[in-house]
Amino acid sequence: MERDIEFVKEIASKEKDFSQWYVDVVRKAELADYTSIKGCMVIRPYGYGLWENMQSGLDRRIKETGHKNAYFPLFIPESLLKKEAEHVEGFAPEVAWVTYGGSQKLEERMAVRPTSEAIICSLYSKWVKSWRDLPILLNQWVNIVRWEKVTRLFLRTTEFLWQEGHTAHKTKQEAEEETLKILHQVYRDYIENDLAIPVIVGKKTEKEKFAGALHTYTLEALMTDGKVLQAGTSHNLGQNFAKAFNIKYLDEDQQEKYVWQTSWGTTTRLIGAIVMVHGDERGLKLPPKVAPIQVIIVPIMFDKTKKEVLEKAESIRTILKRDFRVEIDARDEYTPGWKFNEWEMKGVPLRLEIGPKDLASGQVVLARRDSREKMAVKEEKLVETVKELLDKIQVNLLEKAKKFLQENIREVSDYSEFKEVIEKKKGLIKTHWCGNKDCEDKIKEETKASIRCIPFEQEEISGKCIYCGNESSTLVYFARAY
RNA sequence: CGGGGCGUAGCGCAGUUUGGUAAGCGCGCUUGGUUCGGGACCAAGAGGUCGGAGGUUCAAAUCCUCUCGCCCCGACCA
Repeated sequence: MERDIEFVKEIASKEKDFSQWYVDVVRKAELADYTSIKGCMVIRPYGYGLWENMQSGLDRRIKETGHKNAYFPLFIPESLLKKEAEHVEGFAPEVAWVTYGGSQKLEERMAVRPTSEAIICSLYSKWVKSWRDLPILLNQWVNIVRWEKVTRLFLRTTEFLWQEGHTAHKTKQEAEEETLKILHQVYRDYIENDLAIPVIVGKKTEKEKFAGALHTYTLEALMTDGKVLQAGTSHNLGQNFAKAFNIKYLDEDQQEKYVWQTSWGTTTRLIGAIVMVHGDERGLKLPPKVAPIQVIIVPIMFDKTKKEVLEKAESIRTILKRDFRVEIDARDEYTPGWKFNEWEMKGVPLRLEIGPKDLASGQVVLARRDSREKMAVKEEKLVETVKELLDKIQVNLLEKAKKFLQENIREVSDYSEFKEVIEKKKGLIKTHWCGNKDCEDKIKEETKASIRCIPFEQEEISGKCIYCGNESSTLVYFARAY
């Protein structure tokens, strides 16, 4: 079992070259591949299966909290996009424009949606007349185009998939509650429980907030290379868009009022997070709840016993299929050892080995991807054991990631120490910030670390700004980010 | 978009300095056979015009120009 280190030669060392390791894992595990279109990747069946499972967990939560799915146009006329000034400004550099329809030049060019606030707001203004029309709670699963200069598989591509929720409410209070509900009840619950990724939640600074929002809440996840990835955002749009798009209703008190809005999104980027949070030298480790294959059955096929073993494998599959996503790898051309490595690289949580010896003793062998532990299990206990193990793996992945996160949050109060920690240890730094954008900018400039969020849990202690030394009552997390 | 690196068979690479029977290696792939409890072995095969375009030359993977893409580091973002 120790000599299998050599297998890893197919993927770069995670320790030595994290970026290359990431690309290797994504490609060798067949999650995605490059295409001949600049900045655009293809999500392969295995990766898309993962995305579908991720979608279903999140979609369920979105619906449970009262939202419905809809679909809005891909194209957004320039005039609409321009209505909210801060919003356009924020997205202008990365908008792809359609200027021709067939051979005819368009009167007005159209943006390929970089996000859908503009188009959706234009419709909300039609739909909302009375306080009885509110709230509007919609979500859509769509593709998005942002003309990025630098791309990385899943983390930043020209086209990507996401869900974006857009809601309109009567009161400021209600919109704020919605924003927080999405953050905690939907996103945090989903990311921690389904993806096994612990997050730090909080508010973005003015500098980092969404273009056009009142304020933005965020979920930040720590990757195992010490960099932080924004896992999702939930924006309180206030009345900025309502005013720009004229979304008004007649309230019970006979007054015409602007609605209060929110928007929120998560993307296929989360797939990258799963890779970078759970993966190891041997490849992917998928959380059981979203793994396209939860149990892979590898029959050990000796000539004389092949038939019986395959039959048994098939009957086991039939039993497990009722509760789990399970497949058999009965390919003749690969040896069991090859398959073990292959499926481990692809992150399948549990492997079930069945050979003549097992047949004779009425058992199978189960091997965990997370701990690489192997155990024999009696057939009659199989279903409950598999269930138990998958649950354990799910928990274990989260616990491990939590531990890593905790170990990599450091409280620092001295700027030179700050610089050293960011440079050498990476991870998150918890410290005080005076609230001044100049300090924020300078720190970013000098250390490449940005304020990831202002956590909700503000301790009662005051301190001094890490940069300027002025009194501060705001605790923040700094980190280098993807 | 700035700095650096790289594009030769599906993947990983050699060949480029010194243009000329070097289109070559390993893995993978195909066929047949033996195998199968942690990346099996034997035999026989298929496959590239050297990222693309243009140029220099008797002759270009090799020299020149332009161009496209990818990776890394920065600025921007989910």
